[in-house]
Amino acid sequence: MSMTHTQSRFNSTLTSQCQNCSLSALCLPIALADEDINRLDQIIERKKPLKKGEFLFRQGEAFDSVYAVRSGTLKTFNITSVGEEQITGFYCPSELVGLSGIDSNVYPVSAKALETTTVCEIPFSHLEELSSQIPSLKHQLFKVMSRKISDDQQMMVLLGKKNADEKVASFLLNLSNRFKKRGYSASSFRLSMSRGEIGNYLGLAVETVSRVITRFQKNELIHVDGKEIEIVDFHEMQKLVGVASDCGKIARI
Amino acid sequence: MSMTHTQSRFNSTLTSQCQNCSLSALCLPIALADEDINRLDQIIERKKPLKKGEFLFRQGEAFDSVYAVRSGTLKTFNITSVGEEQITGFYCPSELVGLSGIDSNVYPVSAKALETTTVCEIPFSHLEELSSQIPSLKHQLFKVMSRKISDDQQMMVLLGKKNADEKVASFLLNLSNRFKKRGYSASSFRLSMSRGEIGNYLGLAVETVSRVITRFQKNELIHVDGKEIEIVDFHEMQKLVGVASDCGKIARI
DNA sequence: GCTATTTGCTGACCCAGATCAAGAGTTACA
DNA sequence: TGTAACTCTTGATCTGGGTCAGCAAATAGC
Repeated sequence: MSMTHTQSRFNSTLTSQCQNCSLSALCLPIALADEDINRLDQIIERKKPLKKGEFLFRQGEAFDSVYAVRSGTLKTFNITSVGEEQITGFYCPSELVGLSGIDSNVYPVSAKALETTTVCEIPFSHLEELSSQIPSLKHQLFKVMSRKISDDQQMMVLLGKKNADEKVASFLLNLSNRFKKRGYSASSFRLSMSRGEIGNYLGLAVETVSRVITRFQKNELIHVDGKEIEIVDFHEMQKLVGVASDCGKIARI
Repeated sequence: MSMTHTQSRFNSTLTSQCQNCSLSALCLPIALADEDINRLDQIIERKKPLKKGEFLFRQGEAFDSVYAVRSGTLKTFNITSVGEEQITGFYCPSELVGLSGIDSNVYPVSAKALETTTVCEIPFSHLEELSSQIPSLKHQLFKVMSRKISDDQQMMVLLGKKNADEKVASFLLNLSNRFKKRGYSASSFRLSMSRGEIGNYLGLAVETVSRVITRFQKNELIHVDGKEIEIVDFHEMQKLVGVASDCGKIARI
């Protein structure tokens, strides 16, 4: 905002600070006092950008950090016993990746960039230590993990009970919400993942994803141009997902 | 173990302590020093048993506690917009229920007893406070939540990618492991949930669950008598689930 | 620029598992 | 102790979405 020239000169991508990060209102610094943000800032390492297809970490590697996405998108996935990829999540800016490694001290999934992506590395031992000193940081961490648990459970419901239309509609509305939260358009956005990756994530064949998207377009629920998506009829999409009538609960994946 | 008469007189179900709890080695007290267990013990309330079908908490209620199961089994579930139940998890002794409420301060699921069940109530604000003072408790909490995240992600893989045989086999082996960890037989146990609940959880129709179980029995993988299950051929069951790294997909027996 | 490879779309066909139906046990409670 | 209400099983049938195949369009590599 009101940086001196000296500060701004130092704030290259790699040295930028949480205070100046447009994501701080969504990321871990939420609800932290200025001095606390500073302390958090000091344990964070800004990494150089990952190019599309590069790994952030690999399944089985020793866990030592969680990562906040700054720009771009990541996917996490397992390799099944049959050798095929199973995507377990997509991560957008401000979201935390790697939390599932805390328990076993090993990343149980791999994380790979879907496009050019920058992340902040947060060494977990430092974060844990700092969280003892800053209760609101600890609380924030518990909240982030709790949120991940309830989101994943919603995803389980989706995978277990919903049909192809509902799955794809949920997926698109979920992305829409995530874009909106970060101040981008909720109705127009670009998919950074391929149809194949969407299908893999949703438990559908590529062809099904393709057919459903085409049909949504034909029925004027959405407008599609390659990876560009515009949600035209939010109301109908939400009905498809089965949003509860009364309360304004938004479909979460 | 070596309690005085006075102590034992006070240690009814409702007043028993973490120190004397056979589950302490699996539950939160793991890796806590004796004096720390005492402090944890003081914030925990033992509740009177829930009868089968009673709620521990309901979706939408204010979140204030997590619960450790002491005996019996719970299920957690959502009610979908269509009004049907969607089970998101089963909870056995030593497991923690309610963690998904931390984020929103509201339980996003309901929890109901599948049989007579006793729990320890752990008011979360106290737990959080105590965790600031006892680093190993905080670490344990992070681990439990992280574990839940990776377990749920495994469940997502199961729901999205596996067929009926693989789902049922995974489910049975998963239960088996949980019994084993608590010192019970890994091969013989009693299902506290109905076929319908298993199907609901696994994204299968009741009829399919029933048929798969019958077929497993016919092929001498398991022996079934109502809710009593005996796993006869662990090796074949594990092959079915896909633990084997090398060999390809197992043909249906 | 030109080929090679990946990504997306669509049609034809098939099958795993859902749904429907019906009977036999089991459990609950009045 | 009887009966209503679940729960489980099994068979018959149907169908959503998977698989296979072929082609078009977009990207990457040379």
